[in-house]
Amino acid sequence: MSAPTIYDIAARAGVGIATVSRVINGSRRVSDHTRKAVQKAMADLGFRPNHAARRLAAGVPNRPRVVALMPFFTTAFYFTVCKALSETLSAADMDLVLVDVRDQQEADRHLDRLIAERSSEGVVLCSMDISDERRSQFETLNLPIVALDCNTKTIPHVAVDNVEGGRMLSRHLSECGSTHQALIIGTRGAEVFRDRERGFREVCPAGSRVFETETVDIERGEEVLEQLLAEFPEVDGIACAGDTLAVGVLQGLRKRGRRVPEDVQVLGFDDQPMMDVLGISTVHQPMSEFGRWAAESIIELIKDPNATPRPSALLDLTLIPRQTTALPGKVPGR
Amino acid sequence: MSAPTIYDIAARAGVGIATVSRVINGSRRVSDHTRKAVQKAMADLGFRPNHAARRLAAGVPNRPRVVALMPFFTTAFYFTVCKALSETLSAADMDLVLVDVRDQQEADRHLDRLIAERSSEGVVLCSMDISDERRSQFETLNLPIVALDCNTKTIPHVAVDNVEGGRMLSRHLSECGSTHQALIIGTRGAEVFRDRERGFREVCPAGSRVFETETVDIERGEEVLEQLLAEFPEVDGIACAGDTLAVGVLQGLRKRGRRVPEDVQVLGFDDQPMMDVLGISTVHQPMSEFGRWAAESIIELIKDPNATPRPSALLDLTLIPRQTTALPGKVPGR
DNA sequence: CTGTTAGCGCATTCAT
DNA sequence: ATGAATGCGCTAACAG
Repeated sequence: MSAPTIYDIAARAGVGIATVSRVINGSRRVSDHTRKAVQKAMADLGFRPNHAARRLAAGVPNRPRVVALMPFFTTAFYFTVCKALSETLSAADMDLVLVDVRDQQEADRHLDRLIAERSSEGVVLCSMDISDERRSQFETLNLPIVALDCNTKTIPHVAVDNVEGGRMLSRHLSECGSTHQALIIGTRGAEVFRDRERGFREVCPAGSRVFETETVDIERGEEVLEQLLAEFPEVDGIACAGDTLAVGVLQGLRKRGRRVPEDVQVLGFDDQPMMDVLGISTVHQPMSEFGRWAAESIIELIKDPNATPRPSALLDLTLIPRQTTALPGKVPGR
Repeated sequence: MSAPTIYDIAARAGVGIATVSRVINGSRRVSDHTRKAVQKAMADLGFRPNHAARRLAAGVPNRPRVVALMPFFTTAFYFTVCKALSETLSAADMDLVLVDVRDQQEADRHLDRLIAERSSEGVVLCSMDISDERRSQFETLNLPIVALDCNTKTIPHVAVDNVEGGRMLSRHLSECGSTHQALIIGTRGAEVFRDRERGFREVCPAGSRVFETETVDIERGEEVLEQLLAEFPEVDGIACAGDTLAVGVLQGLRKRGRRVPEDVQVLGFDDQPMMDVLGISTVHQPMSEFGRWAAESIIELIKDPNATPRPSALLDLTLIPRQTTALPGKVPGR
């Protein structure tokens, strides 16, 4: 059986629908007695007013909603993205609906739902791509969609060149005198990591090694470090394809009495909040710009469904040297 | 004039509304010619399909939305809260819409809107209270509302005892041997800071000082430190009513060559992410529990509007000693 | 105080 | 391929 409506309530309470509507809306023009009766009927039937109907009948304006699918909890990277998204969207009087997505499967589930429900005016994909087939679903529905931190061919996006990012990692390490380099990446299931690995391999010294880890967090950083040190004891430069890993590596190194950057240099990726305070050298990603670009694009698309989407943007990555790497001459005795 | 409907489009394009509906939904049973005409009409009039009407007509189920009002960007405290909120809500198949709120005025604006639009099934207030009058608006609308990190009398909430938190700050500093204590708080406009100040003053040594800052960030921490050092040079223990301030203070202290904790001890509040890595002693707030409790409560209330809200919860604060404070005997020479 | 009625904007048969 | 009619669940006059 489907959800009860005010007609069901009215019938059960022996009143008219207007009365039901009145108690729902807290009108005081209802006798205490009938109010109780209606409330009881609602409780009995587990009544919940239909949102869409209320809005439609009340004639309230449509506040556009954009839903953002994001692997929200993996790293603080998304905190900054989120911030920019929210600010830009709210300035345009739109709502931000956050959907936490852990894997492709979950993403697809939500995408299906979004298409079926048509419950949003736009969607922002964070660090994930979609199939061409799905892309065309959005196309025919005229439902705007953009991506951030993802180099997809099918939808408007803002991204960085992660292959170049990988190169930057190794180059900086080399400039700092490292000759035995290691790279730690997250799952190769993610394109960003594959790209960074590729770039790294292109320019790294012979004999360099790459390590993969499924999850990206501080603990895993320490664990991978242990393995890395065992298999590759001569390492003198560790690049991490994520700041969180770098933090773990740094901690592990210090526990083992290895000096940073004298014995081993450490380099992160993202430039998440607090990395400056921690003094971790890293490759800065334009997180706020990601969020802002995506929000602005989707806003334009929503406001004018026939507008041509702004061309995809490729933003710059910047290497930020701090205390965990040392350019020649910067550290005494090196 | 109000927003154009499919009737307007139909009239302008010289077709029936069914046809308009077809092109909106990407049906292929429309001739190319009429499709173009309709699309042009839509573009000309800036047509945007009405959400509520689509859902109502399509009979899609009501996916409950809960909107969270939060001072989202002030600190990473809210990132963790957000995480828990989102996880719990999504497990219950509800959407989380995030609304960034900077001040009371903005909060009221959104609250008014929420009430007028009835656009959500529940609302979560983060670190903010509402007037009794407004509370009764929610009451009569039967719109569930809960609060987190706020000790309000009028709505179900989860919170901590910030007065006790303030005491913990001073007590720990005292235990660590500090006799000239300072407290840095955010704006007294926020109750949490007033409470922490009150607790601190209750137990702090005579001659202790309290400093207020409007905004809470790292830079401000450094700035306030400067002022503090100038006015209160004999200080040997600085408590901050927020980790972010503590980070700034710590940086400032190190720049000035003051040793921590030997010369001056530093204590934060919140236990935000990365504080463990930074080794900052702090008072741990149960951020995830805040989020989970609020989400679970609101879910219950939404699922059964006639349920009695779960009783408000007062969670424990925990002092976490790390490297910026030192219990007697923990630091050589102290 | 309460019931009747007429839309809200759109998707959807059912005709044509 | 396209149009007319019906109803989604509810609110808001308008009567009584």
